[in-house]
Amino acid sequence: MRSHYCTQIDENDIGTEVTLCGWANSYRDHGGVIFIDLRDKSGLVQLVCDPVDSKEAHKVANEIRDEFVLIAKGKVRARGEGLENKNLKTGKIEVVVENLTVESKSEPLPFVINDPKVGEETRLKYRYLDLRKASSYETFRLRSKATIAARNILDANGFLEVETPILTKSTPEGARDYLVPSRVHGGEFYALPQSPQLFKQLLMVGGFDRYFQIAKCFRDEDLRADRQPEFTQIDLEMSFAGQEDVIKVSEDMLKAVFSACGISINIPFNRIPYHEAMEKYGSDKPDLRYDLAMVDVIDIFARCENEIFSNIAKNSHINRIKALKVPNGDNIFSKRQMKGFEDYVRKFGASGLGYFQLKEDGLKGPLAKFFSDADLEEIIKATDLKVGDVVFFGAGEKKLVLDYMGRFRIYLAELMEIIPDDVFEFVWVMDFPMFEVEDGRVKALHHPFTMPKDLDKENVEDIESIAYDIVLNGVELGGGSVRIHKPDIQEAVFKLLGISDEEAEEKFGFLVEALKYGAPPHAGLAFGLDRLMMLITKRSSIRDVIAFPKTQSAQCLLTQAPSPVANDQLRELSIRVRENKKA
RNA sequence: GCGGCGGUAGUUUAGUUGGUUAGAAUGCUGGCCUGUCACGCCGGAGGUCGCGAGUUCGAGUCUCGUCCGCCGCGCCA
Repeated sequence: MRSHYCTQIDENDIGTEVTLCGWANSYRDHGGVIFIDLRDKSGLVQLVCDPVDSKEAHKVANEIRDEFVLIAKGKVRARGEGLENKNLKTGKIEVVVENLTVESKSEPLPFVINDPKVGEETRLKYRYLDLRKASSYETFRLRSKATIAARNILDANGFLEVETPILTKSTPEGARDYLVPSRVHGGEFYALPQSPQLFKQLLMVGGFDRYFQIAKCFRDEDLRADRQPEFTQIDLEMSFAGQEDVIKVSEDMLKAVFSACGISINIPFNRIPYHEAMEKYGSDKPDLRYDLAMVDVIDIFARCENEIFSNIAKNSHINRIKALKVPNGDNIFSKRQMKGFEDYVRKFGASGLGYFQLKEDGLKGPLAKFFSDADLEEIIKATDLKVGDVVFFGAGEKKLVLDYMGRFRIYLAELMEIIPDDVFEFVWVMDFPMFEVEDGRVKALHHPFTMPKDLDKENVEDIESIAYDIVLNGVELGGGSVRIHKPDIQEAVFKLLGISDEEAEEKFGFLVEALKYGAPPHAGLAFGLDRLMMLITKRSSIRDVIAFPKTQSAQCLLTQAPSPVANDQLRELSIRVRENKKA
């Protein structure tokens, strides 16, 4: 239909006959001449409808309103002296319309496209209108470029793109499943995959050697700004490969993806062991765009005269006393703010938050009287304090202290606005523990198919795994591991997880059996594509990079899904709804 | 499941101590206008104050419940 996109024409096309298609972005009727800004995916160009040029076109133009769909034929003309619009890419020219067709009319819109003040709720209800704005198009253009770049580089590296089932087996070990009732097998259910994990391992057993997939995954858990119930992973797996092979491929892929989005990044990325990340930053996904690392001061506190602290310090295996230095904090924060910090950490289970300020005449603060002068000096040395600095202390059970001090670190960085927003700080977090014990229950930190380094440790929590996460600016971008390819190790891990033989057989029997028929050593990784695009496009919400996202209560404002279904439909599926809360 | 914030014309919002006809901008609409580009000028329409109950002579305003949206906690092998 069209000869050009709106912004494809410029001064070189003056005198050329063009046909343009798009939407009326705005119209300005001067009684005689009518101006229309025509918009397509490329941008805007001004149409001029003058009765002198075409009475017919001017008559049609008279009826046009915002967002009518138009096909305009006309000649490109230079704008007169002083009539240029510098804000428009096509501001030096205009199209004199000779023939104008209204292809679709439009009701007045529920909101003005591109108005930054319009709330998200309204925009999501009419998502197709919100997508008309230039920034939306740019977001999804980049997303497309990114996935194509990922496909190309993985293809070039010998990876095979394979689709795995969307209707699959429920494995409620991890997140809650979305269930799909079976009509043919009344009372039985498929589940939507939380990830293609088991199938990609089976593809390795199948000899495909290298697999990838841009895979939709589903988890029925509560939403967050960076979490949707359905999301996309770039999922990959390699045979006869280990951690270093996966890391190399991943770094190459990320470099290609960022490059496709016009961003240059440096590889290889830094690495940090899990335990170091936890001890220094209180997080397994540390944001390393800023410092604020924690220092261990439990030895110094062991000698203090405050019983609370010295008692905590007695058991340095299960407890921690961490110092977090804030350079110049004494001059940045008011007394009132310092008090507020304690309230902040209390929300995460802290019983208090100690602090010292280094003044001209030494360390000051409520705790100072419990320490000898020598130990005060030790604190200054351990945390490398300068006059004007503040140092905060968290003390208590290890996991608790690391958690709330880690959150406090982020809270402070945001408050002080020291986080650069133009930096991409990647880090591999390495050597994750295999297990974690919660309320006496042993859980897999990654998943039960992760290769442990050594199962013969006395304490299961000391068993490490060959697992690695890729973290970007404090966001978990992806995670992977070397997988178990030997049935006896897999069975041993199930046993440690407290999964009985019968249960393991029922849930994962097909995997264990597959491992018995010659499984190659294999390893892989999965990236969260949505989060990746969120970071690349610098958005604060994952919804911005998903074409049709759901709200925090997992509803689609556009389609009103989920919604009740007719009884006939339920009967066919052998389902009876117990109660209808919403009716 | 829990905590915080919010819901008033189509949209973005103002609304004082509970008190006259809920105000503005923008959008919409009618008219005028041949060089605008957020066009301009004159006029007009448009409100279940999220919903339901309660207190009160009187509720947008106070109380309770409920729904929806956002942020977070739990949850997310």
